[in-house]
Amino acid sequence: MIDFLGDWKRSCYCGALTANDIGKEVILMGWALRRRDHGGLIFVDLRDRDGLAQIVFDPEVNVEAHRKAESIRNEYVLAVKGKVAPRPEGTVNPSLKTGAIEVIVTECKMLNRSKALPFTLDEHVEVAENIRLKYRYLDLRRPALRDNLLLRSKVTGITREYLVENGFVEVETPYLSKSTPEGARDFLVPSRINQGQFYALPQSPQLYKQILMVSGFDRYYQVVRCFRDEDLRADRQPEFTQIDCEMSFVDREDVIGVMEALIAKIFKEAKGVDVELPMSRMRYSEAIRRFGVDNPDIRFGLELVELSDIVAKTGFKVFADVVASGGIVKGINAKGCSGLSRKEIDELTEFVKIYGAKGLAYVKMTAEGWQSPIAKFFTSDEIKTIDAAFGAEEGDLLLFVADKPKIVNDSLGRLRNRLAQILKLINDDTYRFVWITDFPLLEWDDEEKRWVAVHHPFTAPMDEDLEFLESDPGRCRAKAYDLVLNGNEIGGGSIRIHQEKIQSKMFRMLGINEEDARAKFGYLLDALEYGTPPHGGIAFGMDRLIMLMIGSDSIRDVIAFPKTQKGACLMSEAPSSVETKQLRELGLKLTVK
RNA sequence: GGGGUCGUAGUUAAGUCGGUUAUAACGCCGGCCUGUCACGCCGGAGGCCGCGGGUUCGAGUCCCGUCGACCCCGCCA
Repeated sequence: MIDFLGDWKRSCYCGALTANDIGKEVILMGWALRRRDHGGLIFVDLRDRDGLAQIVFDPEVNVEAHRKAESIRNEYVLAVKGKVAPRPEGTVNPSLKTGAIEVIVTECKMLNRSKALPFTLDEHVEVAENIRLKYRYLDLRRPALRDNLLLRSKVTGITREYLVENGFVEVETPYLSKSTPEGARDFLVPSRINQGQFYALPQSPQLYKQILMVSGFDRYYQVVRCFRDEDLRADRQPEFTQIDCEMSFVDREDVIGVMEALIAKIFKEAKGVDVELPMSRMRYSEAIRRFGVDNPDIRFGLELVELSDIVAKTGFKVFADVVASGGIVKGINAKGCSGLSRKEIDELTEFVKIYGAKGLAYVKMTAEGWQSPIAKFFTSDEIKTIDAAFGAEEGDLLLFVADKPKIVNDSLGRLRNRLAQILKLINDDTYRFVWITDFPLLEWDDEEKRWVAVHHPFTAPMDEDLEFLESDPGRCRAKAYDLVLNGNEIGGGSIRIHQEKIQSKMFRMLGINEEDARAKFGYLLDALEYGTPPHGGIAFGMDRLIMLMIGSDSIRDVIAFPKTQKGACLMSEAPSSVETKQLRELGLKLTVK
């Protein structure tokens, strides 16, 4: 028998009950998490969005309700009327928020039944993710995932409140937009009305928000979905959400000032964490030199040591040759790791090979000095110099990579994070922010044989570097900035080019000829000629931000309905094939089955 | 495009050197139980060992292929 809701109104959420409610008559509605049937008394943990409350069916209170309770199974939907009572002495459950009280049921409506679940909602059991994804609606009932989405909602709420207070205007930009060649691969949407033509889903609202600055909105924001048709990772989904902002008549310091205060407010109000302002800063060049990467985790040391000059003139050919041919040699002092086994060091070697390193030289610092396969190639003076560079002491393990700069920095930068994990140097409750500034504007792409924008083609060069834009592009720095949290880039932005002449020059530098520039970005170039104010902005990757706030290492934990690594939704079974009729209407013909 | 890990009741796992009836816990079903809270006790049902092929007298176990999930490189801010 299924009961109707009738005129019952819920009086409060289950998790909201406290000792202050004792004696009150309440109506609760929710799901039966567990039933404990003692033959006489029946206990049910009733769960809703807010939490749990124990409800008690006593045959001496209401026989009919008790009989109904005998048929309750997991996840049945109930509405109960009853009285809040203190639990008898000795039966208080201190591990439960509502553990001091219970609701003695006087009347019960069974609003719906549930099939036996494909997996338990108990948090004690880890269930395979493909099953959780297929039954996402059940997985979302589990407190962990539910709380993640509640936190996410809180963060967007705080963000909107803060940005509106600070004069930002929320404007929605199109999802059906124009394909752009630079950057990530676009998701395409065929146009039925214009057969053979396609919209692109935006990788970001970049050009729209700049044009809103041309329009004079002064400050824009949007919590906006963005799309990139690239391969997925633990922290990458094909659609993701950005907190997207743009401001007029500002320089870098204005943007950073407003935005770091936003992040601090989010952490304070959503997580109770105080973030010290202003946040620390580091130039790109310094980040690469000390940490090998542009997203350094500054919660621990293990900094990279530059050794190229020292080893260039030594008898160790491998190192000397690398330096002679334009490469570099850097190292990490893994403090106190001289006890690592051969196997463990081999594993570290395999690890750096992932990032292109050919090998990992090592030195164990023992009481007798260097213990190392490469020790014989160095004089005792050279060893002293290298020890000094590392600050090496007995018990340390020195690790070296010699290769092209990019490979050395990349592999050692990643190895540094890995070592910190192994050595347990990372405190999960610490949040260390750092702004990375002074990025290079352009980077030479060896495969495409052209310069490519490090940030994007609309980023302004630094005023003092403008003169090098054509003569020495690699030397030109950008007015760009990234915010890095615990080694993860959570946002990035820049001051934009607001003069048409410089923007056109930029396109030329990127090897985009005038015709292409007109075809792809003509509307931006046109707009720039009608009184564009200096402007700049930033976008935060909201999914990744929330993920770091909850300490998860999967972005799927903060997205209600995420995709698998092959881009599938296991619940809805998207993507799927479509009717021939639909293809015909779009003027499309498939070449694959 | 490439490298790696995994796939056994509904779920989580075990399954030895290839050996005859594939285990356990939880869940499920039935019964009992008036203070439990991951309740307890008794009984029961439940399996195309991801799928396809091969080797073998014999395959959950070995080999090849394939599908799927996850992690990573490339790719991607």
